[in-house]
Amino acid sequence: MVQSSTRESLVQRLSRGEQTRDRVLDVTEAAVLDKGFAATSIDEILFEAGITKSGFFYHFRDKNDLALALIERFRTRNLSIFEDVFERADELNEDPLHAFLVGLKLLAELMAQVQSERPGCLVATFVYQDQQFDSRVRNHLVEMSEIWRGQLRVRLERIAAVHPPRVDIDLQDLADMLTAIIDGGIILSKTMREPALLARQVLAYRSFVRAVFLGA
Amino acid sequence: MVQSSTRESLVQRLSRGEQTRDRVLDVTEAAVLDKGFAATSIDEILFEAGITKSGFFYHFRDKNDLALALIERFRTRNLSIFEDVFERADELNEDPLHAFLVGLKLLAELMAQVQSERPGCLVATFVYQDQQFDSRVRNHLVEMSEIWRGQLRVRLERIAAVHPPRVDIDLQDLADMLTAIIDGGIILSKTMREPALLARQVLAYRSFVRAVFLGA
DNA sequence: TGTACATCAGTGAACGCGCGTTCACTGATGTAC
DNA sequence: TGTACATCAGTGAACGCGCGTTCACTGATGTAC
Repeated sequence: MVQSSTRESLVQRLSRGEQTRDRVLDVTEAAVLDKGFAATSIDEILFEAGITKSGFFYHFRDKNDLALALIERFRTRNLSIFEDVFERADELNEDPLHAFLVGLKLLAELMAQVQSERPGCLVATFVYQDQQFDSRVRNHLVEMSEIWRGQLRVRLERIAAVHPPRVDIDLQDLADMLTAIIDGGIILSKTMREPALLARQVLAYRSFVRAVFLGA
Repeated sequence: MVQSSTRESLVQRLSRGEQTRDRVLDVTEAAVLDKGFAATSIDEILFEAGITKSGFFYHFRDKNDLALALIERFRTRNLSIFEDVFERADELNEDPLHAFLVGLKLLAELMAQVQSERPGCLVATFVYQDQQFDSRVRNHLVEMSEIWRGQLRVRLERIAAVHPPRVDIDLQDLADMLTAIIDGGIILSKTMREPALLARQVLAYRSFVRAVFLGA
């Protein structure tokens, strides 16, 4: 699987300090997805990560800096994971539509796994708590969304050039729909404690894309 | 508009104490959607609501009780608003599909307004912070989602009985898709600071429903 | 190869402020007779 | 109609604990000569 193999290969190259820092971020991420950022105390992070308070402040200037590091890592990781998935799909297919449909299948599988391991998406948590942080945190969220939206839009335009859409829908809206379905699917999945629900939603979106470009 | 007229008529009948309580909940809701629950201090709520700390503790046993009251109110309000919208649509249409399509249009308008006034959905915030509260808070979220999911599902089954689906999709998935699109659409809307985005997503979902039951 | 120094990756103890919570008290309104 | 009492809807001051943050110090590793 993409994520873990990438992570492992990275861990190999990390210095002792970087490993500690990464462990702190792992622990924080899990806690933040469960209780939110403000309700996650530094003491608790220390306990989980097995370091002292001063060790923590060696790596992070203050708590806001921790938030910043968290979404910086999230942004980098997530964008590269999504790129990986769709690039792999591209390699297997000539036609942009079929490549996208294969990519969505891979994405559904990926989501199913991630969701069962650690349900939640940092974008959702942070966007609902962004007033606690300085503007840099918010900027990361916005930039990340913009990049992802842009990539999807380009992909859909390439498809539309080959397969004229049969449903009257704006391509940016169709692109945004995937983002919405993922974030919203995670929430519903999390609420109902049904990890599979998210993957099913991605596949439902896939059906829609198919209907748009190939007809019902 | 449904929400404000309902609220006004209610306010008329509220006693002084109930009005204060409601004002506290209004203030809390707005703050929670911006920064999360833990980061919203009682002091801050007092200031916004114009009461003293002891006044607050007259109405709420503790902070957890405030959270509980908040989602209880949210649950009641939201379910009745959604029912209103679709019942109004039912009155105007014989055919269940056309009634649903009209309902989705009304819903899109409603969402556009709500989103520009106070962007956010309490389900999303709370589900990402539920470990801070006792289980009653979470139960409200689950029950609320179940009722809403069930209603949508019944509606889609009634449609499918008249208009056989032309796209291979599970009806519960199609029902859940609306929930996902609303919650996810709110997140994207909030991130990009584009209130209109949410309404567009609801309309995109509407296009999909149309394609499923009427063909592309 | 050994020594001197710098940087890395922390430790341990203390601090002070803000937070949620409590408690004794109170004026205004409602109800019984 | 007036009085006694109860409930409603709060006030004001105090408390103590947990939280984020600071600061002086330290052993291990890396680098220059």
